[in-house]
Amino acid sequence: MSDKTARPTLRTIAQATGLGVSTVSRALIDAPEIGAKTKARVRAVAQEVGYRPNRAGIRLRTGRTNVISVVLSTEVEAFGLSSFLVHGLSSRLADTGYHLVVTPFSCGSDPIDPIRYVVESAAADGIVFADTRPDDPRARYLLDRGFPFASHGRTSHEHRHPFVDFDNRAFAEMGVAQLAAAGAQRLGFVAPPADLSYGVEMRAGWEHTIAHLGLSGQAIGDLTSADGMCRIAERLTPLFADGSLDGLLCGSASAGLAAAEAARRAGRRPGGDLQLVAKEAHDVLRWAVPGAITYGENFRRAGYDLADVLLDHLAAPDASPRSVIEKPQRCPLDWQTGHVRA
Amino acid sequence: MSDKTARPTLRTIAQATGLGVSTVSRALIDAPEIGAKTKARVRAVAQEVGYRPNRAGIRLRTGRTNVISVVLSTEVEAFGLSSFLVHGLSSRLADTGYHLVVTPFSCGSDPIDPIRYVVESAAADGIVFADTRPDDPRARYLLDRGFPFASHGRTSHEHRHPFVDFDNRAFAEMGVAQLAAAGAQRLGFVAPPADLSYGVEMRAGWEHTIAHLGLSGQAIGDLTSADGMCRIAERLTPLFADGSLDGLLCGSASAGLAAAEAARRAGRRPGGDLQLVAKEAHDVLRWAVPGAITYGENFRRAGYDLADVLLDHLAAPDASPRSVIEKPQRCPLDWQTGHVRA
DNA sequence: TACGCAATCTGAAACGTTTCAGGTTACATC
DNA sequence: GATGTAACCTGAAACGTTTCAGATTGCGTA
Repeated sequence: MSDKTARPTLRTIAQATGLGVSTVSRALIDAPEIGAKTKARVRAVAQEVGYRPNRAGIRLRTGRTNVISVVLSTEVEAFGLSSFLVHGLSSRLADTGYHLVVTPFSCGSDPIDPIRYVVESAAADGIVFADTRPDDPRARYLLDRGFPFASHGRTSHEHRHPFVDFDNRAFAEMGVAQLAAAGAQRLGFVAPPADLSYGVEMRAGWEHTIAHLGLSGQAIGDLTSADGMCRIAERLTPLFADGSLDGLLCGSASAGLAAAEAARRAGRRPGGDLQLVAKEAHDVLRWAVPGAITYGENFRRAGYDLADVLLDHLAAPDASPRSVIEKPQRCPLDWQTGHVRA
Repeated sequence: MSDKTARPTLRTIAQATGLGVSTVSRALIDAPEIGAKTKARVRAVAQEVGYRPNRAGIRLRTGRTNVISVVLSTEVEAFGLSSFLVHGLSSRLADTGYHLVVTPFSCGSDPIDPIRYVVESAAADGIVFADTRPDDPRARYLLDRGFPFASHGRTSHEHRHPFVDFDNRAFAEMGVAQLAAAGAQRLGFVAPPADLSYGVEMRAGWEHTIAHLGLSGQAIGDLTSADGMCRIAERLTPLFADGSLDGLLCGSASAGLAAAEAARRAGRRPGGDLQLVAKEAHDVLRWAVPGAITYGENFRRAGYDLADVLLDHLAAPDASPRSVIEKPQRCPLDWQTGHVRA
């Protein structure tokens, strides 16, 4: 009667044990009204026949999808940072029964479209997105309908939803202090986009510390994307050459690379007559620009934490949402000491 | 009667139009036995009420999941290449109704485990995986049970399944020829792992061209992972310093970075008294090592193509599977010319 | 003996979809 | 007027799960 090719279901186990389907279901869920012996027997048979619950059945019945959706821009970002985010997310989700689905959105369209799609088609139990703005429409939309999510980056509603962020303000503060300590007098800042939360934070840290230490500093603009690297290098070269800048805070690793190229062209040596501070999200910069002072931002950890705070929120929707803010950690100057991060 | 908060279903449309549920279903699928007028009416109402088919219902009924699963190692790979793969996959899948789920596997465990999980729990209609070996157990497993998949990298069964690959053999051949043309006499090769298909291919290209051009060449080992960068640099430095190597073929971007560091320490200048050839999968190398000769491997495109060949295979399982082999493309030497790739 | 009660177990219904086997028209043909 | 047939539509069943409202048993107690 039982087909060799058919997947085992609750009914398979029920027939094998002589129990009812609902009993088997309750037993596998470890419900209190099922006897210990029965549970053991059911579990044994389930194991033996290789039972795997049918997600579609569960999903249809309960409405829960057991899916977390991460919404990513399909644009080619400079260094593939979202890879680390995705890895971190999936490593946290690995043994939870949750699947991770990647929902893309193309830059041309409204970033809220994929979010709306997930919500309207109930495609996931929770959403993760990145690159927040202070007043983020996606966060507003999701908060309005009470749909669980976690953001990479803070928002002005950050107390109402879980989020994970790197402390970009502290990074800028520490970076400027570092530059000053290394003897730089005339500081520059390749600033990240001013409309994104992390840009706002980093600027605040920069401005505060510049003022606090009584230094002179000039911001160089918004050009931290790969497309802007040539422009950044061109912009910086004369400033390095004529000495109007002897220290630079870079808002991203790509800005750091561009600055290194400018230094090369201007005949300056990072770590010598020019001080460079940059964030780095992988080990490239340490190799590519030996004299640079770098702080690690761990995107993989961020992904892990995003999944973690989101799972907490799903388990206890009424508890006040948890958030994680990663403090900047100084990477060793000398590449030979190897990796800083796990 | 109709609840404002409830999602519209086929029944909602059936009641609104006065038709039967099955008629509505057939109409939306554009079945031939439904009249044109009825179809139009159904579609209009569906649109109006914001109907979205319930994936769980479809999946339960049909057994099709409308999911493609990409199986990724959770290890931190040097430069986040899988990000590009994922982006490419999801951009191809965007308007197809397929969702992309990321299934991780930790390096400690058997790489076939997540594959087995997907197959046994019928979690997807097709699988994508990478880093193939010539006789790949995952490919064998999937072929044995007739489960559709596409691999990034060739296998010894490559005529029996769709795959996408970069022509690593051609890369090595072109690279060695380039090195020779640039005047290098004593060539070295930082070789990728010999057990992976791309390593085998690249080695074959290297050996063939070395022999064909009558050059002397030495392979430096398997050390292309981020962990090995320090070791590669240490190994190369004396060889560069004493001139026993004046040209180097690098199997990866990270090997290229390590070689650049070794060149720095040995007082050699890439593009001058030392020739460097490397693959690069993003723009880092061009910035980090100005004098290097690089060939672009487009992982984003590879992801797109992987989804493409897999979709074809799903649509016509009996047709002979399609594959795509990307030819190496020389990146412009001068970074100022900007991007080569789309 | 009858009763109450806790401990276990059970069948039926429902989630939303597609498929199957028919049912109802309208209309042309005999 | 009866019959055949094409065109269009329909209800019931099924996919695998959980939940709900009981059913059955065993057992201690009145």
